[in-house]
Amino acid sequence: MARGRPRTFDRDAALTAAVHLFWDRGYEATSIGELTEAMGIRPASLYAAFGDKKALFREAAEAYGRSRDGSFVASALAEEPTARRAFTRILHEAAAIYPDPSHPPGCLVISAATNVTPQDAEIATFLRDVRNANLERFESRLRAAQADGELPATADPKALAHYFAAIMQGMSQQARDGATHKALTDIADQAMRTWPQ
Amino acid sequence: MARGRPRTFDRDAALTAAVHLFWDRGYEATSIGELTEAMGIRPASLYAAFGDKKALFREAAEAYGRSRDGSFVASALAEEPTARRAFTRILHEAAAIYPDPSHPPGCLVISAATNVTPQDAEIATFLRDVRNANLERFESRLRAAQADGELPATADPKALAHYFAAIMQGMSQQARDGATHKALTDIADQAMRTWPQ
DNA sequence: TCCTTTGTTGAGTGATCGTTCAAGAAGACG
DNA sequence: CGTCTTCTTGAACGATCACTCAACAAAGGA
Repeated sequence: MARGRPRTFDRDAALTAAVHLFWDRGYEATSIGELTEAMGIRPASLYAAFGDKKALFREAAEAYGRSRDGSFVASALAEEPTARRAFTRILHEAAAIYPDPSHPPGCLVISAATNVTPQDAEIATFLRDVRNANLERFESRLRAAQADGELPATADPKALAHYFAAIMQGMSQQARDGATHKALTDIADQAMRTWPQ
Repeated sequence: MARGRPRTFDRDAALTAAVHLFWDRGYEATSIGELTEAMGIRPASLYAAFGDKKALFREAAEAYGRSRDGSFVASALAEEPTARRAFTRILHEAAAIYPDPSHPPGCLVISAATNVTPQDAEIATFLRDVRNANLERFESRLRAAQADGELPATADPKALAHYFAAIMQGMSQQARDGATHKALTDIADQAMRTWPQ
């Protein structure tokens, strides 16, 4: 097995470099030249290993989703016993992660494909679908909380899901605009004051 | 006065066309070719009338800010007698304007320069400065409300300003993701439930 | 009428974009 | 050892990008 000349670079490390570039600049504003330089390889190696730019971006988005910075939402939803604790944890972890200087600010899924040429519309659609899937995960968690009696019958799970998604998108953009950990924590605290009792 | 060959196109109408394109796609994803086609002119006429692409964008952003869709925030802050009424109106007007199908979804200032090449960083900075100026306008209005006794002394004007700005940024992005007027109104209503009493 | 000024036109500038190709290199297999 | 397969290298592809130039056109002023 493993015939042919072996790859001379670390594929995972190269993918991580691509994640950081796409995260920082977005899909179209990141050129193949910048990618190859950051990944330490030549264009032909990139195309042999990852396909084309769109396939590389999709793989980068998936790697981001598996990383701690991209999976904290799913973890909180799965691990916390109540919806209230889950959303409190989600917003506070977002407030800590989004402005963390060890990586680009904000969320890749939210901000990496907002300005896109028609020929790259599929990339925008790809991330939009991820966002809308997260929205539905929020709603179903809140619907379960309502069935459990944690949320009152008067609460509107879909409206609350949109609300928390909007909070996270706003926090991501403000992190990209330079907001601090404290400023984002204040937003999270303020946002949780609306929790239906 | 008015010497030389007169302009054969309506400068304001051309600028409006540019506003809509930049609003829809963002700065870099809008090419000069698309602009000249939408504006009904040739490249040389565009450069003679507006300078270069960056100057055209800046002028388009200013025109957007003067339009009803871009000035409703300032109007509400100036016209409403209380801060609470001002922010209620702002969020509900955003919920109505952002998804309005008669123009591109969301807010140009929020979404037109999020993914940008280093060589166009000044455009991203330009819009970021507008957003941060709006943030300060929010804060000073809330600070005035606190001085008037409308807001309790325990309230944090800066934190509330960040909070409302985040709500609007989230609403803009969700409008671009296809959220309806009703979904955005639900967000606005939920957001106003946190108003300190 | 002729000159000056400004706008329009169509063609074309160099730079950069994503992508590919031919040639050589490095391993496994017979 | 040779052969097959895969990867790397350096150069190049056509397309598109923002932008400009030379020639012509349309107005006012003298």
